[in-house]
Amino acid sequence: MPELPEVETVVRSLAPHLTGRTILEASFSSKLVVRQDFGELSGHLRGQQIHSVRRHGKFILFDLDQGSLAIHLGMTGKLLLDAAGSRHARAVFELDGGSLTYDDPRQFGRIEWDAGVPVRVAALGPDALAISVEEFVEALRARRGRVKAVLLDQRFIRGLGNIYVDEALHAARIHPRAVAARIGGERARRLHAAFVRILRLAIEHKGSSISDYVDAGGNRGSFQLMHQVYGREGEPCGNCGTPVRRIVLAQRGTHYCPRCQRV
DNA sequence: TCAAATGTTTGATC
DNA sequence: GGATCAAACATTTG
Repeated sequence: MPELPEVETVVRSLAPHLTGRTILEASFSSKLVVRQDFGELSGHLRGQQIHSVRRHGKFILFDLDQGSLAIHLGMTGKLLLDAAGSRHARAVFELDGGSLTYDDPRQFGRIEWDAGVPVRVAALGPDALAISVEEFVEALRARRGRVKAVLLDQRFIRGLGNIYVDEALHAARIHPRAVAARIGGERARRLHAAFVRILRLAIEHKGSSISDYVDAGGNRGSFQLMHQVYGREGEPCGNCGTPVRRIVLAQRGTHYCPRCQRV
């Protein structure tokens, strides 16, 4: 479920309920989602107060008395407050006032506690909503790969995913197969402006609910209704009416307008 | 039955 | 050695 706007929405829906709460008990049931020893992890978390809940790229970070808990939602992860019956609960946190359930059918998500900053978290590039135009243009110039793959690389910038990369490239009228380094300064600036605008707009609409994405309260987002190309293969481009094309690039379904977006 | 799905890691190959 | 690309992970849905 998760790209920057969805994770941001989850954090915003979670924070008022979790800040200041104490973890009474934590239980786990997936060795794919939780790679640490279940008993040890429960021991680390028991009695810890949650000081803050933050988004870091697509990660959700709980700052605790000691260290931090990093949660990545993968493709289908959901964090639910006081969930009645969730079909694929992989972790449950009992708090002093409510419970938090991590539900994830595909188990691509991860939950990890670290005394400092989790390694996976530390390796990420600047946040897509924080990187300056100059820094972005400069960094893009140094990449030989296709712009779609580069934007998806979380070490390059963190937060963008398949939906918002396709939408941003369409808005900036850049072909997803274009080589990053060969995108000129003007078009690179246009691309930066496009993803910043789209990410902010998507946050306002509480993210895109493509299949089953919901925030911590079980609410769906509505930005999927505003998608111009993602999931719209064969439908007319909003700019020129040409049917939107779908190809596979960087091993992801990639949607673009063959007329508006040129290499 | 087959294809595809909001993502990342790992290993091979340049 | 760094960068880039394909395969793998597990499950559901159309």
